[in-house]
Amino acid sequence: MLSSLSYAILALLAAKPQSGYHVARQMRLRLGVLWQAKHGQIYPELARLVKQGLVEVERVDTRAGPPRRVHAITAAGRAELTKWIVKSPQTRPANDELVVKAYALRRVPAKAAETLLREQLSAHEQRLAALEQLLEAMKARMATGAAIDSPRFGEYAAMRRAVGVEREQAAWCRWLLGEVTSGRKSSDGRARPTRQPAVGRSAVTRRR
Amino acid sequence: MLSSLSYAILALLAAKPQSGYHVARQMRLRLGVLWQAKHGQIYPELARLVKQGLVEVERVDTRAGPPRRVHAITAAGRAELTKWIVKSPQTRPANDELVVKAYALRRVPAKAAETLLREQLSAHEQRLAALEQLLEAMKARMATGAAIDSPRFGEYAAMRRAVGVEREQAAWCRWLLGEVTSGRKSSDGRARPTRQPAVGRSAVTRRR
DNA sequence: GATACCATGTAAGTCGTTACATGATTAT
DNA sequence: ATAATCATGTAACGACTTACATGGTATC
Repeated sequence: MLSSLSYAILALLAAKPQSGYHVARQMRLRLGVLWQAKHGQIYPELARLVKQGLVEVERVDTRAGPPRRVHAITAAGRAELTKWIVKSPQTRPANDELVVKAYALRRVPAKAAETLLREQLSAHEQRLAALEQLLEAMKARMATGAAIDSPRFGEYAAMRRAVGVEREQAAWCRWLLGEVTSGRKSSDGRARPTRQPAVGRSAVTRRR
Repeated sequence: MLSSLSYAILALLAAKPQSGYHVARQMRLRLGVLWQAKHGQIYPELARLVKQGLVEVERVDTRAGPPRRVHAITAAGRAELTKWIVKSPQTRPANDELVVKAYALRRVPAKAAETLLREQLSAHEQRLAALEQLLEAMKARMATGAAIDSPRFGEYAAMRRAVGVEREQAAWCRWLLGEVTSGRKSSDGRARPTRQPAVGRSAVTRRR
């Protein structure tokens, strides 16, 4: 049986034949919205896929440097991919260090906790702003009314998910920070406006 | 250096001395809100913590069955934990199979995609309902105005995060399902009411 | 001249799951 | 009796990261 990574690679190759390097780059760039993996894992995985006939390689010689190895999905690969897509996914534990830290947060001085949370909130808001910008750019690029039939729909859906995840993370951080700073009152997060803490440059960030 | 799992275990032992079995159970129960790990990883990790003096064991003999091994955090363990909490967390890739499936979803028949998404949405709504119920129970149990000083605050914060994550996941599934079913129109998710699909028993679920 | 990116691979080690192994207790 | 839960461990394997290794090209 194939690993989840294999299918992530197949999905990328189904969109466009490309080199291992480009697969790796897509998993870093765009903030790793689809799947994250390092080249140290990708190259061996690609080799396995080739050996199984789900992917084929073409050596493309460049006058400059070593020949690139462009990988393309085969008919068998496509079949395997579509078969996999409709099966219900195996969910994996999303173990988040920050949740553990929050769990034991009352054991550290309030000042230290505040610093940690401000820093986290700022980081998430910046990332969120970047993702939202990418999402807006995609919306603009996509023909209105294209939706699921557009070849860009996949990217768009993944980006939407990433934005949602980041938004939720930021919201939770903001709530936690409110609890820590205004402290000692109401654990509902809605009781007081909770003075929006001054964080990293991003005006785009707040919404919904 | 210690693993993230070590700190998750220390955080649990800081709240209350307990056996490896109980640590494992807390990571399954309550829907694994804090951290998820199997006993096959927990027992060796506990042994390592004991060897490093961060945790100590007490054999508690029961007239029934083998003696339980109750683990308690030491002063050194507490120090290590608080030192770790205030350091900024290392985020790990949250690779989600369903996002990959969504990325290539237009390659499968609409009917099959719909089935997959309905099933996923239902699962997430059920889990969300369960989490929301636990959260409400916690709110009730927590003294009003207790907030961060309450010994239950950690659990509460973790549960809030779990609810947020699940809510976002369900919302994304609902949007995707709308795109797939009502198809061929507007990729904004706000254009048409999108006829809330009939899913698993849960009246608590919808909000925001 | 140094840094960064293009481009591909392998090796060592850690993290995590699944399965093996054992044995008592409680509920159906 | 059969299954589930309590309770603790180990072994084998797979997933993933980090570092090693190499070498060309472009930019400051």
